[in-house]
Amino acid sequence: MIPAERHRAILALLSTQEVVSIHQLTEQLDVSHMTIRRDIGKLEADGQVISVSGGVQLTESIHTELSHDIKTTHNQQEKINIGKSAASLIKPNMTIYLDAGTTTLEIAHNLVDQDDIMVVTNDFVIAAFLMKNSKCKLYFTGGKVDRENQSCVGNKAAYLIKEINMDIAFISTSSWGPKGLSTPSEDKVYVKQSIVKSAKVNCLVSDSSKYGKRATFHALDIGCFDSVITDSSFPRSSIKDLAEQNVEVIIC
Amino acid sequence: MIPAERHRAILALLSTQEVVSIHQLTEQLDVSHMTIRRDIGKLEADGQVISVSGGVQLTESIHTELSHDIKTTHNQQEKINIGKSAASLIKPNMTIYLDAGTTTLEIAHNLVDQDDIMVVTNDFVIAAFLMKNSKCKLYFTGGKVDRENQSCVGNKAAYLIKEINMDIAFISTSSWGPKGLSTPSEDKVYVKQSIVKSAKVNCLVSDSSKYGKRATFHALDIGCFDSVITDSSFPRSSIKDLAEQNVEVIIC
DNA sequence: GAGGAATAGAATAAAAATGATCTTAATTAA
DNA sequence: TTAATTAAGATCATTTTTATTCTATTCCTC
Repeated sequence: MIPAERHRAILALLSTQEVVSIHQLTEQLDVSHMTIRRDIGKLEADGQVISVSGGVQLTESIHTELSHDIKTTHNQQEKINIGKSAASLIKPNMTIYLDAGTTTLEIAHNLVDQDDIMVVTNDFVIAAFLMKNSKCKLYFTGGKVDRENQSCVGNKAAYLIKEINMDIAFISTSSWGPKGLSTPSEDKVYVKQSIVKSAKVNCLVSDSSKYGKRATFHALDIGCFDSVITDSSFPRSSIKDLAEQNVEVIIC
Repeated sequence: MIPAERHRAILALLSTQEVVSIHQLTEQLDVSHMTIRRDIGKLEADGQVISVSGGVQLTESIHTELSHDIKTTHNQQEKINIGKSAASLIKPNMTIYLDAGTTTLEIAHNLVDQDDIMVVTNDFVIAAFLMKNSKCKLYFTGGKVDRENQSCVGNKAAYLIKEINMDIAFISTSSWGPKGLSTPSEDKVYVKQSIVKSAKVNCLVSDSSKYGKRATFHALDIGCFDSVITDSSFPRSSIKDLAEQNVEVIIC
């Protein structure tokens, strides 16, 4: 591995991790700590990173400004697995939709090498990540800015979704059950309902901890989905319920 | 395999990989490292690649990474002044538009305490800043993502602009003159033309270094603007020209 | 087929990158 | 407080990379 490759690897890691320790880098890149230090020194001289005690972090940019703070650490491994599994459904030249959320962000992490796809999203963090780390065609929905979720919602967001025919949509949620998805805000309902109309295939991505929860507004029936990707803690008994409504459950 | 074929092969690999090591190239092309080095030397002389220790990189990648950073530091003081001056035009309860650019970002910096206004923008950096640092109502245009400018462009972006009636729009540009604004990409033309139709008052914010420059696509006549905010290096003689077209020039 | 230019590879020396080892500083635990 | 742990930097032998030069080969042109 040549120096330039390492520099990129460091930046790539930072784009998913906020801070990376020198120890982690020596293991991952299999070089001595001195080499890592020298790499960091160069990147810092370029203004691309700033070194902190024991590691590095990205310089201020929309990347660091946009961070799904606490959420990112919750059920992280499940989300990573779901993201990987979802990404495997994406074929060359597809147009895909990534709904706002940290699980869908994990899907995005798996798309850095797919430069022949087109991605539509309403999530600022996903957009920022793909803007920097991928070469895919990228569309952002726009609309009313939802600060809490760092995304765009409302009927204005729904407009652009309606204008684009998607091959597959990955929809996230913070609460769902055998009857369908619910959300705490009406503005998200418009978005989710538009998505299922625009996409040929609809896939729900959600870790099992959100199953059984309910929020104020009903957004979508579970029958809208072709498949659900979730983790192994999902109750076995519920798989049948979903199968009855022609929803395939993918456990990973 | 003749040299020209190898050159193309190297560029092809780079288009998928960003960095390619000399070792990888010697294996892939089955020639000695010296031959690869000479190939790289030619490509580098042509400005198509840059050689790094142990391999080559595309020049383009560095370009795009630097473009935004360079812009932020260029004529910074002028931009800060223009931003302050522009912000003074904003009254409570107004709906304003901030066009993509670093000068308009300076306007945003002056808006952190104005929580009674509504801001519409197509710039990801501005959106990220206001999302975090202000409490104003915020709308994002959406549309095709322009990586270089970290913004949204195209007719999809223009759509949302048309849907919102704005009290004042602050439009930026990288090239303008007595005849009007021009841009290097057609996609931005749609956006700018939609803005002037949707806004009651249009204000051009641009430091004087951009005056006299011209890009491929004509976007707007200078007569579209009610005022121009620029710095003290703006040529005095041109103030009259603009006044004849009912454009007020504000120097700061 | 001779002559000459362009190209490729080998040998070598210089320069740069790397890793091991050690020293020093900062932090934490006892 | 001291001892232990962790991080940072310095130095130098070793390895890798780079640049230069020279030689052999190919491919034209005449």
